[in-house]
Amino acid sequence: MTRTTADVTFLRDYNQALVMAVGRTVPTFERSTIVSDTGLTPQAVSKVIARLTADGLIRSAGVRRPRIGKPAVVYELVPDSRYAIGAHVARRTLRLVLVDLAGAVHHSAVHPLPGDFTPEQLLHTLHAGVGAITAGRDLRGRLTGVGIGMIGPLDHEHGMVRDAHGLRHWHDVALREIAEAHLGLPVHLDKDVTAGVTAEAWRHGGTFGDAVLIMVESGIGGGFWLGGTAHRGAHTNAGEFGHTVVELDGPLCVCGRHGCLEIVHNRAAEAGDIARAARVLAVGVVNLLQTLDLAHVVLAGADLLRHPRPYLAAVEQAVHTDVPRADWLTTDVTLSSLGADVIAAGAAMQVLDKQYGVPGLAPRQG
Amino acid sequence: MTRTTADVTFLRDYNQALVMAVGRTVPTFERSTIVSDTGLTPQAVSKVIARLTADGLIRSAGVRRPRIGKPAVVYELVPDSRYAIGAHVARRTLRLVLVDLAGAVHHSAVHPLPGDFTPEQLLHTLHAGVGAITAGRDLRGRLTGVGIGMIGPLDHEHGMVRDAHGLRHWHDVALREIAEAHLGLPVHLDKDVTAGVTAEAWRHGGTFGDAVLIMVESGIGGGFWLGGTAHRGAHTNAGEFGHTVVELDGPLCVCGRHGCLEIVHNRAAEAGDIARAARVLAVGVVNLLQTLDLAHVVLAGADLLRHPRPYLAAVEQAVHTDVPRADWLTTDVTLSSLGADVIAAGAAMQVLDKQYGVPGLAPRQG
DNA sequence: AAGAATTTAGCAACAGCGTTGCGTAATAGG
DNA sequence: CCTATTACGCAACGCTGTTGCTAAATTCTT
Repeated sequence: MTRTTADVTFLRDYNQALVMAVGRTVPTFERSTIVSDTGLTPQAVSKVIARLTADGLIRSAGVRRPRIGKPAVVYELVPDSRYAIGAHVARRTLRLVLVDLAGAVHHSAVHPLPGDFTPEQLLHTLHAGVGAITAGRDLRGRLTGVGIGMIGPLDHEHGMVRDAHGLRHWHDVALREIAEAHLGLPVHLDKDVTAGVTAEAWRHGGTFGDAVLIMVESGIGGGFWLGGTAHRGAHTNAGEFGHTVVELDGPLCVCGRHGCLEIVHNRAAEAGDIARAARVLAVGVVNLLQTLDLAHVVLAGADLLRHPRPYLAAVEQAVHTDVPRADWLTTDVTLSSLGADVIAAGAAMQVLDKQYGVPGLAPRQG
Repeated sequence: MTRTTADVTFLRDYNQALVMAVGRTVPTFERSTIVSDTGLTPQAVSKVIARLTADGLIRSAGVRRPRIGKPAVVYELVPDSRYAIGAHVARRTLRLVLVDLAGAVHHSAVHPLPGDFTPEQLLHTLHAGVGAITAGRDLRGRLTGVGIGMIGPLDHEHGMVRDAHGLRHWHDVALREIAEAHLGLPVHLDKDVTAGVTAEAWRHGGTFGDAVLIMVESGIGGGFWLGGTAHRGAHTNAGEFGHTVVELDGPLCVCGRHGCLEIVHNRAAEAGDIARAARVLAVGVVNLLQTLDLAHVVLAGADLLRHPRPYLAAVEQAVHTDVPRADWLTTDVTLSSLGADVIAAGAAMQVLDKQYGVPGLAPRQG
C-alpha cells in the first residue's frame, strides 16, 4: 500500500474544496462565512476566493450592508460553470443524467439495453446517449467527465468490471479505459450504491456525517459514506448488505447462504406483505446502526419507492425504538431526494467530487 | 460540522508520520526505502529524517554498502524514545500496560475493581497503577500520555462517559478531564473495541487495510479500522456488533430485540456447544465482510481466547467458503497478537497515534 | 459638514513546506 | 589515478497560509 504524499498543491486544493463545499450548500456566502465555517484566516480566504472567481466557479452576487462599516461582498456558486454526466447501468436499462456543479439534475433519460447485453452494446448506447445530451448544449470546457454506476463486483481503482452479477459477458472488462477511449472524456467507474450515497453527500456539502444509502431494487444493497468519503472496502465490494444473514437456517439465498436479508425480504414482498418486507428491511437497517453508528439513513430503489410510506414508517420506527438511548443517538431517516435518478446522478457527482470535492489522503487498500 | 483546515504544519506532520509508519514496521530502513514507499523526493526525505533524528525518534544504525558507490545510511526507530500508558476498564478489573513507540508492551498488570465501582474508585486505582509503572522507570519527557479503553456508550470527542453498560455510577462523567487533572498527563478516552483495533493497526504501520477486531468477552463487540483511521460513527457508538439480529424471532436479548448475535452465541456457548457458538459468530463476521469488504479480521476477547482454535477455524472457513469469488476477495483471519492486553495496549497506541501517527483531515460528525 | 468608529478587504513581507538543479562525498573497478 | 556509480545535501525556487498593516466604504457622533 502507498499513501498519497502531501505537498503544497494538496493544501491549496483542500482548502479550496472546503470553500466550494460551503458554496454548494448555501444560496450565497461571504468571506466571513467561510472564515467562521472553516477556520481559515480572512487573508487565506481572500486568496481562495480570488482563485475560484478567476476559474469561474464562483461569482460576486451583490453586497451585504452591515449595520455600519464597509459592505461585504456576497458570493455565490456558479452552478453551470461545470457539468458532469452520470450513467446508471442496470440489468435492462441505461439511465443518463446531466448534473451541474451544485448537484442539480438538468436532464434525465432512460435507454433500453438488450437482455444480457455485451460491453460493446453498452458502449454503443452510452455513446449515443452522451451525444444526445451534449448535442443541444454548449458544454465546451465545462463537461468534467462521465461517471458510471454499476452493479459489482468491480474494481474501482482500476476501472475494471470483475464479474457483474447476472451479466454473462462481463468478466474483467476494463470499462473505464474503453469508455474513455470511446467518449474522449474522463470516466469514473464505481458500484451503483456507492455512487448513490455520493449524491446525497455531495448535495449536503461538507456537513454530511456517516451515512448509508439503502437500495431496494431487485436486490438489496447499501452504499456507505464514512468519515467524509465513500467507503468501498478492500476490494470495492462493500455494500452487499442484502447478503447479510438475519434468519439463521432461513430460506436458501442465491448467494449460497441461508436467511439473507434479501431473500427474506423478497419473499415477504412477493407475497404482497409490504409491511413485513419493510419490517425486515428495518431490522437490517438497525443492524447497520448498531454496527456503524450512522447519522443518516437514505432510502432508495425502484422497489422501495413504489411503497415509500410503509418503508419509511417501518425504518423510522425501528430506528427510534430499537436503538437504545435515542435522545442523543440521533439518526435521520429520509427518502432519497433524487428518486430514480440517484445512482446516475451520484455517478456524475463522483466525477465532480474528484475534481472539486475535498481531497482525501486515505490509503489505497493493502 | 467543521473540518480541519490544512496549513504547512499539516504537511510536515503528515509526511513525517508517513516515515514513522514505515519505521515502525521494519527493523531498519534507509532513505531510498522511504522514497520508494512514500513517493516523497529524496531531498524531502532527507529533511524529514534530519528532523526525526533531532527529536530522537529515529537514529542511524550503521551503513549498507551497495555493490559500488557511496554507502547508504541505515536508520532505525528508537522504540524507547516515547512511551504511553494504556488502561482497559472492564467490569471488575483495570488492566494497565506500558507501550513503547514501536507498539511493544513493556509492562502489564491487572488491578481488581470493586463491583459497580464509582468514578472515584476507578481514578484511585488508576492513579496508583500509573504511579507503580512510572516509579521504577525514568520516563521523564518520554511519556506521551494515558489512553483509556472502556465500554460505552461514551463520547470520544468530549472525553465523556455517557452511560457505561451495567455500571450504575457512570452517567455523563467527564472522565478525560478528571483523569488529566489527577494524572497530570494527556488522556485519551475511547471505546474498548476501537482502542483494540488501533493496536492492530499501529503495529502494522501504514499498510493496514480495512479491518475489524471482534471482541468476545461477556458481550460481543467489533472495533473498526476503515480508510486508515478508527471508525467511531456519528456518536462514538459504532461497534455494537453483538446487537445485530441474526435470527428473526429468536430469543429476547437484553437490548430489547430478538435474535441478536450475542444472545444466540451466548446460549450456544453456555450450553457448552463452542462449535456452534463459533459458527454463529462466523455468520456475523461474514455479514460484516458482505457489508464492509474488510481486509483483516482479528479475533480477541477472553471468552474467545479460551477456545481459540474452534473460533479461528469456524471464522476462517466461513470467510473462505461463504464469501463468493474468494480468489481475489482475500481477507485474512487472525487471532490478536496481543492477547488479553489488546484493549489496554490499543488505548496506549491511540495516544501515540495522536502524536506520531498519520494525521487525518476527517470531519467531526454533524 | 467633518471627524471618529466600525467593518471589510487587500497589499506586502514572511516563515515553512516540498521541489529542482547541481555540486560533493564515498566507494568499486579499470 | 581516473571513471563510473551511488548517496546525499546545499541553495535557490515556487508555492502555501500567516502576519502586520494600510486603505476603502460605510454609519454614527459631534
